[in-house]
Parts: sequence; C-alpha cells; structure tokens
Amino acid sequence: MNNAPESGAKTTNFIHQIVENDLMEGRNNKRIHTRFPPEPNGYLHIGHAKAICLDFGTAEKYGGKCNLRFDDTNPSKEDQEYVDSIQEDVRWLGFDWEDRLYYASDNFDKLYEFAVELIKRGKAYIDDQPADVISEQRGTPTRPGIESPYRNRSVEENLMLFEKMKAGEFPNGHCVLRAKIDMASPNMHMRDPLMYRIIHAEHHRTGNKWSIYPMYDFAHGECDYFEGITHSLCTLEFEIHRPLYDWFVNELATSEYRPRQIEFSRLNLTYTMMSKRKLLQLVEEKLVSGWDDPRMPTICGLRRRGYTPESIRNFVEKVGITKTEGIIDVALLEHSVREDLNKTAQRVMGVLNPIKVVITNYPEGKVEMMEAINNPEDESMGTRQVPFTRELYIEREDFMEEPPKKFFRLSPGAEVRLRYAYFITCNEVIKDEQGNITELRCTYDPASYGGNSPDGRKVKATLHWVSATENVEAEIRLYDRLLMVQDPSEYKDVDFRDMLNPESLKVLKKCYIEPFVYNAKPLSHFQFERMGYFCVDTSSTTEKMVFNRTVSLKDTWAKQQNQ
RNA sequence: UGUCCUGUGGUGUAAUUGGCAACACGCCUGACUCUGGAUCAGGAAAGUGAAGGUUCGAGCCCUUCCAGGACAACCA
Repeated sequence: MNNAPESGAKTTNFIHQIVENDLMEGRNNKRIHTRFPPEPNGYLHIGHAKAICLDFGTAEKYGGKCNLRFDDTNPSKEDQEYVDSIQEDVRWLGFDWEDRLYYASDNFDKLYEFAVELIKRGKAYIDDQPADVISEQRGTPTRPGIESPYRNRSVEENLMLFEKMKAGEFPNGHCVLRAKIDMASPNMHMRDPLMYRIIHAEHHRTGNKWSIYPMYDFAHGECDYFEGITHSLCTLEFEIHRPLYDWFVNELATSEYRPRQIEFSRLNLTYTMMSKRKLLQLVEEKLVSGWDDPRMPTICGLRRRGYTPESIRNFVEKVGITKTEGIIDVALLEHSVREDLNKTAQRVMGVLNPIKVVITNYPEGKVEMMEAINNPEDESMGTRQVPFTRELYIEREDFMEEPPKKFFRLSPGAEVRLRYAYFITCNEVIKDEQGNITELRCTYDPASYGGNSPDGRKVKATLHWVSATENVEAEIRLYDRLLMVQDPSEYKDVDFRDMLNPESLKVLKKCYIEPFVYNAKPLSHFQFERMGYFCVDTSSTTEKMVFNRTVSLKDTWAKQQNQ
C-alpha cells in the first residue's frame, strides 16, 4: 500500500496510469525506478525540465527512486562543463538523486563483456566495410537492406578483431561491431544496428582507456538494466527504437525483471527554439551573451531572467504529458511566473523611463519617509519606508499633454495619487527648444499624506514614483522573444538566424529605483509596481545595479492602446 | 511503397473506461481596487479528422478512409 499515490497527488497522465497498472500487476516486485539520462553535450533547457519533472516526479509520486545518469558514450561531443551545469540545474529545479549519480561510462567494462558474449552467441559480428557502404546496404524505409559480406565470420575471427578494436590497433572508422538481427526488418533500427565504433578521443572520465565506444541503442537499455530501472521515459523520436531496446535487454536479462521504455512528446514553445544544436550555435556565434543569456530557453537562462523553480515546475504540470505533438503558448510559461511571483515578490517602486516632477509647494531639502506595503498578497512581509522629496521621477508614459478619453493618468490640470505619498496636480509643462517635455511642475495636497483622501475625493490613477535625490540608479534590461516567428518548425528552409528578433534586448541605462533595493543579492526577485517583475542580474554590483525584467505585469491600458 | 505513432474550442490537457464534452492559458464584458496588477462575477469559442456501423445511447467499441509526424548518423 505504500506504493499507492500520495493523497492529494496532482494531475495524472497516461504514464502514471501505466505505472499504476504495473504496480497492480506486481511487475518488477512493485519497484518504481526511473532515471534522467542527459548527454553532457549542452546545457539543459525548458524541454529537459519537462523530462526532469516527469522522471523525478513519477518516482516521488510512487515512492520510488530516480537516478541521474550521464549518457556519455560519445567523447567527441561531451564535456565536463556540461556535466557540472546539468547537475546544478537539476538541483536548482528542486530534485535530488541522492547518491545515485551514474555515468554510462561506469558500465564500459560490463558493456564490453556483454558484447563479447553476444559475439560468442553468434549474435554480433565485426563489419569491415566503410560507413557509406554499410549505409547503402541498410536499404530504405520502404526497401529491405542486404546482408554484409562479413556477416557470417567465425566467432573466433570476430573475437580476435573485436579485441584488436579495443586494443586501439585500428584507426577511426576501420570497422564496427554490429548486432546480427534482420536486414529485412521493416524497422530500420533492427537492420544489424551498430553496437561499437572506433573513436580515438579522450573521454572526460575514462581518459584514453578506450578506443571503442558503445552506441546509444546498445548502451542505453543495458545501463537501464544495470541500474535496475523499471520505467525508462523518453521522447517520441525513440519510439521506433523500442523493439531494439527490448531486443538488447532480452539478450542480457537473466531474470523476470525488465525495464520498460515509454515515450512522450517533447515540449515545444511558441517563439522559442529548443534544438541543442541551434542553442549552441547562438552561443558560439555570440548572438547571445552565453548559455545563461536571459533570452535563452535554457534553465540557467530562465534562472537569470528571474524564473523560479516553482514556476517552472507548475508550468510543466499544466502542460501535461501525452503523445500528441503540439506547441505550447509561451503565455502559459509567463502566466506561471506571474502567478508565483505575485504571491512572493517584494514590491518596490522603480521608474524605467523617467521624467522629472517638481512639487512646487513642497519644501526644498525636506525628506519624508512614507510607509509602503511590501506585498499586499502576503501581510507577513510587512512594510518599508520610502523617501519622498520635492523633486521626483515618474514614468514618462504616465503623463500626456493631450490625453485621450480613456487615459486617466497625469495630464495638465489633472489630479492623481502618488502611491503611498500625496495627491498631486499638474500645473505646468516645461519643454526644451525641440519641444520635448523635460519637467512637470505640480502642487501637492498636504492633507492627502500617505496617499489617503480624508475628504473622500477620488482620483482615477495611482502612479509609482521615485525621489530624484534619494534613489538607486540602475541599468534595466528589457527582454522580448528571441524569435519573431511563432512556430519556427514551419520554416525549416529558413536560417533561424534570419528569424531572430533584433529588438529582443533593450537596455535602459538610467533608471531610478527606491533605496530599498540597494545591495539586493543577485537573482533576488522584485515586483516594480505597475511595471512588472524584475530580478537582480548576476553581473549586478553595489556600484552599478543591473536588473532583468522577468516579465511585465498584465497591462490592460497597453492592450487598449494596441487595438 | 513499408513499419510505428498521433488527430477533442485559438493553444494545451481532461472526460468515473458506453451516459448531457470539463479545466487551464489566451480573448471579451462588468465589479472592486492606493498597482489599469491581484481578486471576483460573467461571456464568446469545440460537438471530438471524415464516412459508415453496433447500441436506447459513441469522443470512447468495429470498419474503411483522410491528414500530420517519426524512422535510411560510425549522434543521443
């Protein structure tokens, strides 16, 4: 009964139903053991987050375990840098593999032994033909392949050649080890698939010990078996590999235990590119500042952008697990952060595009501390003091000299509230020679101290503001979608670099934030009231603070404007 | 001229395994508000890829068809 799903468990999906059914039938002694098997050849992205939540989440839900396993069978592409970043990202997302950190390379010896065993059983052979000939003989999806002339070599000769391959006596590509299955199979993957190839390269863990490395199809299922995995969850493109996965596992199995591969659809997001290759290209060609550029869909990019682990986990939960291939609206991701940050983020006032306001009837040199609520959604976060002075900054967009009917912010003659401070009325607009507004002259009502209205007078708008003298000057980076097209997969023949949004990054150099943010730690979250959620950038210093806009607040006024 | 997989509002996911198609995002109204945020109330939007069949009754079962995707790396 301890394998039963916890009460209050969230959503279910077809994989959980399979798991529950396996549990009911008593498969594999009612053990549930999953694994997350990244190849360390790039940084993790939001698509991996889906897999991570599924792998670790399923184990957690059914009282099982989940391993972290690096699928490091190709030394020419893999690197320790990626091994490190992947662990950091999985941990940051909130998952724990305890002492179960594994590498496919842990099993290189066992894999070799097993390959030898298959040769002895007459189920594997060395093929001396070059890659293009083997490829040619494989046929096409609609036409069967033909057998290699080396297919029926003697076991002794195969053993001897395999030994030489291992000993490094052959150059790259000289020969390969193939499983002997069925060259006429309608499934291309069963047409004598490669098991080992020669790669003379230094491996990040085994160094120069090996000159042959196992292929994915051979290594993956066997590693699952060695680790006692029961449910091997992967994406749809491996569906057609499943018969081969089962073939290798059945050859190896010595008991009733069997790992089982189940496929689900990968995550696609609108205006987002998820291919590792292209993300690598963005980094290498310096089209972005790095893997953690806040515009990147990588976990580290999202983290630097200000996304929280909770928001990503909730997002994945909402997306669900199925086998249908679709594309999720980024708006759902954005909704997930807003939902989380609304409940948790410290409120603060910050002006991104400042225009000066002088309160002409307010004493020069006076500084009043106004009490402000830190988070109206969470009273326990308390209040803070915000300095108010004669000269202030407000948002340029909050003033219009000739306001349209539905604009109820500041305009000549209009009265608005400065949040937590006073009601002010604009009396005069100062402009430079070019006609640009440089300053607004206003008067305040002392009776409205704190932003209250003792006489019950209503104002239609409340504006955020920052003292022109008591503030933190900061740089603020605004991000927009990296791609201009909603679904890049519809433009397969277009170079993705031509689809990049040239305005994906806007840097605002002189922004003013209330003093509260001074010294805030990198990656801390704030809501700049009325503007959005912001996060202290990792490059931020006390001398020069830098903020990233995670996501804007919903803005019904802006929406009306666009109509 | 193959094998495997997938078709439910704009998007994503559900439907007690045959019983009035639900939820979320997005969109639109309105209320409230010291954030044009949040919250609250309401609305538009699919008849389930198509056609047949079984049944009192089909998104769920059967048949045929259509559309889309995956598979021919010494990548994973």
